[in-house]
Amino acid sequence: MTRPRLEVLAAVHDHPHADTATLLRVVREPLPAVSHQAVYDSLHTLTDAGLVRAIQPAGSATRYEARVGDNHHHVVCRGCGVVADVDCAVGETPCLHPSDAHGFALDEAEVVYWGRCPQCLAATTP
Amino acid sequence: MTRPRLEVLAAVHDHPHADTATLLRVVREPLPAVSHQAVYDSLHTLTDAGLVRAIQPAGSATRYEARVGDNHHHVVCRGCGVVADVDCAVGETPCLHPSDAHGFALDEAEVVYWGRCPQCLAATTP
DNA sequence: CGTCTTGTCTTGACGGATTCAAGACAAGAC
DNA sequence: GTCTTGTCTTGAATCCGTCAAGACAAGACG
Ligand SMILES: [Mn+2]
Ligand SMILES: [Mn+2]
Ligand SMILES: [Zn+2]
Ligand SMILES: [Zn+2]
Repeated sequence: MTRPRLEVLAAVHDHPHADTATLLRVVREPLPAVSHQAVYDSLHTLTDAGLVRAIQPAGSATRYEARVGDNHHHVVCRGCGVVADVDCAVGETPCLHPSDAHGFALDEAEVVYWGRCPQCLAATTP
Repeated sequence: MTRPRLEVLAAVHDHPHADTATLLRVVREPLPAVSHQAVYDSLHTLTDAGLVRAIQPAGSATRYEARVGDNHHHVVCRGCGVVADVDCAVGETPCLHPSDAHGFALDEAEVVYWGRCPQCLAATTP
């Protein structure tokens, strides 16, 4: 665990669902000389270690969060792209048994709810 | 409905879950001079018209399919990226009512099952 | 007809996000 | 004290998709 990794982990903790560019900016506050590659590497390492989780909604750059292992899902705004957490409505492993898995060995069911956030709703219907 | 659009639509019909590069190659068989931009434009037009659907699994380029309006989901292989259809196990609109939508107006619940396809399973455990 | 308008298509350059590749560096192993 | 290994920096490169400008074709309208 090196300095860049620790700062990246802290940044992800403090800014859930932030994209890489944002995290890079945040990490450079306490650690101005850090390279983008170090941040990318750290994010990959932390992801592989299971300390952070990557989410990649269509139309956004990769986002990261520190809330792992609790099988929660996300709502994404079609307008501004903001992401919020939603707990799984079904239970621990929602829908992890589809009708026909085609012989795949499944390890995750990813659920993304698409819609419009309150702000974007207000902006289009004033 | 112009020639490029028809060929793109046919290509999506014949190659479900193909990415844009593949579709471009397929369309150029009957229509060798078509430009990549025309294919991108056609795919967007067809998507907006609801004739095709775009899916963007993390780690893949955008893929298209002609099976629309039936609320089916996908299994994606972590090894080779292959995509297969799965019918919704829950019903018509699966999980469309999460525990807390944070005031979002939802219109779609997207479900992606992640795992390994039979081929990739066989390759790693010979 | 002849011209105008509109939308699609071609061409080529551009952009953002991520990865690749090479070397510098630092800390622990022996 | 030197070797080894892994991480970090730097800068170029790649991939996917978009932008922008002009060419072109077909229908509308006089
Ligand atoms: Mn989350
Ligand atoms: Mn499908
Ligand atoms: Zn919004
Ligand atoms: Zn596979």
